Amino acid sequence: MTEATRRERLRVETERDIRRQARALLVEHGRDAVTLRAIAREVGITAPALYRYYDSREDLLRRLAEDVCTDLAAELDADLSRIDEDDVSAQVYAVCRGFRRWALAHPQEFTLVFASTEDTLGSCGPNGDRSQVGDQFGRVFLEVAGRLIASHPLPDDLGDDDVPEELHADLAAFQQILLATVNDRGVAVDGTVLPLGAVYHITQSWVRIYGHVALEVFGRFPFAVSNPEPMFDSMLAQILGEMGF
Amino acid sequence: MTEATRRERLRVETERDIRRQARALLVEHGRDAVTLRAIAREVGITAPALYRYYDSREDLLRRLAEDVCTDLAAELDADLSRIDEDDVSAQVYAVCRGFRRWALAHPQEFTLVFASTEDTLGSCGPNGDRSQVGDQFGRVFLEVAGRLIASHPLPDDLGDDDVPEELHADLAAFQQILLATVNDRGVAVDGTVLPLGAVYHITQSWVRIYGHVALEVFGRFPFAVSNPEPMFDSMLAQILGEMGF
DNA sequence: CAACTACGTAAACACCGTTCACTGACTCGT
DNA sequence: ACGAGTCAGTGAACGGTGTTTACGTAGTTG
Repeated sequence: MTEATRRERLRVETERDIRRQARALLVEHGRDAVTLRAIAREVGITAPALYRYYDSREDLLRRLAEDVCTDLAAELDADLSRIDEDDVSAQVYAVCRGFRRWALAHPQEFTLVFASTEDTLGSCGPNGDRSQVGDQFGRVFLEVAGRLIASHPLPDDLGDDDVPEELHADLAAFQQILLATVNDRGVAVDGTVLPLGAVYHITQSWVRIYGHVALEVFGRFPFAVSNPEPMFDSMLAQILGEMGF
Repeated sequence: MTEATRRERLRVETERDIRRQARALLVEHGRDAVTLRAIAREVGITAPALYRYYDSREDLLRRLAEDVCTDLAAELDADLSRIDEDDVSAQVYAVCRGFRRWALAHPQEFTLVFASTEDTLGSCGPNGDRSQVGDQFGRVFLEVAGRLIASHPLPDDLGDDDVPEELHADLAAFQQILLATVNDRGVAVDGTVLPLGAVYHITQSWVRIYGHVALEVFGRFPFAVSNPEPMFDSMLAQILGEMGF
């Protein structure tokens, strides 16, 4: 049956335990409380044993961040699956609201993944591959952005006119990624349906969505917002409106 | 001459020393490196002595955050003073660019002040007075927003139409603060010149500016942006354009 | 000059990350 | 089946941390 040896089975089980307890500490008491000794105490082993699984506390936190991303992506996927496949607008709403709700419900995890300097969290491989941490979440983001593009003729007013020249190269690279995502969904499109202006607009939308969520999580709005939800929704409506919805 | 007694003079000097060394540790090695013992070592005293000045490490970090805000505000004020008083557009550019430049140059300080959960940084007094930390910075933000309003007839397309009802009360409160700021500058205005739609737009502008800066500091753009500066400037141009500049 | 205030200290406690030598159970080739 | 090898886990140790406590002592004040 099980190919794995007993030792290997025990190892993966212990590792799962470690991650689960570390996650609980993060959620309940914040990053600083994610202590090797505290984790070990919860799991029922001693702190040095953790070095059989991770190079250091930082390494563990890095993996934890990846887990968080994976779970967030799964949650957003679940939200997405409950929406009519043809209603792209509702899909965007679902994912964005899901992201906001998740961030507010898990501020510590949000802070770890979305508000940590790169050198703190590392994740910068030798070949300069950035944002490994956000990979899973990036997948969902791309997924939705891809659906949005594939299933909707973009309005003409998203011309490439006011896109700064210096961004053309970067945006073109992102455009290729987006198009590849769309094509992976079985929809054949080319660059003509996704002008750089639209790519730029998607990026700007991420800036606004992230900005609102982070400001809300960190409580840094310029005035007390007693009910930020309609503000978020209204922003989403405006973003979608600018894309022709 | 000096009203203060010798002890008092020594005390303020020591406190200044503590803050300076703590600040240096924060800038150079990050929040976790701001250690009572490390500070004490640099200052030339022992760790428990710090408890004569602060209730705890958290308390010290809170005060440090206020210092950071004050310095940021001073820096932005300096930037502002170099701009033609009548050129509001240039003033907005100066402050926003200054904010971005400061954040990129001082990521640890930015993280402490603008990306810390409120319970981590506290600053929530008993009477629920939030965002004490950002007060000084908020002053500058309000200052510029006030100038922007006072010196420029806002376009009509910033109607209150698409402002969610639920936000009216909060926005009205912010509107009063903005108007008070403007009036403090000697310009008499009333609510007619600053519709809620404009207040809303100012808030949305903060969302975008903050979002961009934070994404850049934390490296969480959906793709590698080799040169984010034109992106930021183009965003500012769009924000100003929407306000009729 | 005596009484008092308060800054700073040393010692101690309970934590922390990390290293190291070591044990003992599991695995595998013969 | 058994010996050799692997490796998860341990306990002790080192140097670091925040914080409390009792205490000395310099500065202040009557």
